[in-house]
Amino acid sequence: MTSGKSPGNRMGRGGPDNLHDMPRKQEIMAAAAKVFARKGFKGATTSEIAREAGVAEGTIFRYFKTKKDLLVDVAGSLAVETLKGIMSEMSAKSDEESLKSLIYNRLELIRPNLDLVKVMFYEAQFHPEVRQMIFGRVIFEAAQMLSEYFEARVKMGIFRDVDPFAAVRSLVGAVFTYIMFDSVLKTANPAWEDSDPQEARDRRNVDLIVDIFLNGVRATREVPGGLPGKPDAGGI
Amino acid sequence: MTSGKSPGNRMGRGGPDNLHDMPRKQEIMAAAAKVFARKGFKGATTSEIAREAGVAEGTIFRYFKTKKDLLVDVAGSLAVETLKGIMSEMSAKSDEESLKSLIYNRLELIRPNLDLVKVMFYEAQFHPEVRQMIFGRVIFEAAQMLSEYFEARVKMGIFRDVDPFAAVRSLVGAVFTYIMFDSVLKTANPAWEDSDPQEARDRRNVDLIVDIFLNGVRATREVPGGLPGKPDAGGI
DNA sequence: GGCTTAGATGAGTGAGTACTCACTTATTAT
DNA sequence: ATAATAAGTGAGTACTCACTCATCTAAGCC
Repeated sequence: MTSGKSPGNRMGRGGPDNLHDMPRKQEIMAAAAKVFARKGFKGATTSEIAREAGVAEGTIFRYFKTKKDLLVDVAGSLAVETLKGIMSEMSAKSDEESLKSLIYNRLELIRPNLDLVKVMFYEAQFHPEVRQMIFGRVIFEAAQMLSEYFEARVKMGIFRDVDPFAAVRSLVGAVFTYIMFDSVLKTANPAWEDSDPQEARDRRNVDLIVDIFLNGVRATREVPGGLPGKPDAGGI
Repeated sequence: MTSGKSPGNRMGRGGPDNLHDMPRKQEIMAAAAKVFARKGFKGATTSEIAREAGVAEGTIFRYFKTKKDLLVDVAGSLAVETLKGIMSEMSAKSDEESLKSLIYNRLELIRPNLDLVKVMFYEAQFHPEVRQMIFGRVIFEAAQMLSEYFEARVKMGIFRDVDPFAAVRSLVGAVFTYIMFDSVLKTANPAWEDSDPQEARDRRNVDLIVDIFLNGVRATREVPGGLPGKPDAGGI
């Protein structure tokens, strides 16, 4: 044996095998996720995935019937990951605070997987199973939850009585586009990161998005003037 | 010769050759656009593109050094197409009307090419040349133009003094996400189109997006109550 | 008509690719 | 120890695909 892992190694249940306690299937999925993110689904080769996972190519096919099955499983695990703990936000804080912190959290969760997310959205176009995972599961659930929040506010007379799903999509869309855009700008010009660090940029942009959204959607305006940070417009 | 076009056929400048006046290069690009939209870049084969264009596979490589060159050229032509006439909108009408009609038009322009647009956005991740075409050219120019419009309104005291680029992105993002979402829903459930035809759905959703955006961004609220179509919320 | 030449062709080529399978190696049970 | 089993391996297989090139076709010119 030149390299690789030993067979039959169910790593005796007790002491953590130090650095490789992840069952083989998980290791392969993690490796696949990395390679998919780098190269896309079609661009990824099973041989590269195997190398990344530190196993032989044949091993992949013990755990996944086809490369596509591997894609679907990775999509599923990403879906679960992304949805995890989304209900735990939205506490007693103000609308502004709740929304902002909800968005900050999702941002931090998604950003490390952004390339993979893009690949999954794209592949959803071609593979119904992936579409089901990403849209049927994650997006639909998230939209549902936010819509309910919105609807409750409408009943309380805080928000205007408009289609909750469409309204919420407008907010999510703004955030989504911000991340995508930001990632492209960063790719095109990595240096520029220093002058305006990620976190500050996120805060600034999310704040503005939430601010516009809430102002656009509230039945009455809270602060009639402007917004902190920038001075009010001059004239009139 | 079993099929195909004749060589040397520069089709004598005069009478339109009825149904095939497009120079060969354009024909190939049009065919490639179709196949890319259906299968993605990697999924498309040069043989299928040749079949679609009604030429031999070898002919493609007379006009494009590589398949990737073909992708870049198609991206370029899509970029030009999408940007065409974008300045001609924004007349003397109200903000609401200008924005709505601007968005309607872009929607009609993009929708037939939506699958291709998705492919290009995706491939931008992997090919800097495509990224340059799509983001550097189209998106940047469009954003620039909208930002200027926004900034002018700020100076007039109509809009609040916030970062114009970020604000505009929030509007564009909402629209963009609406189209993408709509296309996925349609793919997943094509039947549902009948009960709510495209145009009506577009109008409804765009109106709401613009309405939320303008309310969120205006220095003063125009109509303090609600919005036409749906009644005001009850309480308070 | 004969000559030249740009354009078009499609079988062929070589570099991959996803997936298989006969075999090796370790673990567990007896 | 020994047998039985499970896990892992990687060279091999059948196939696909972007790209090439020797050959063919027809238009333009005299």
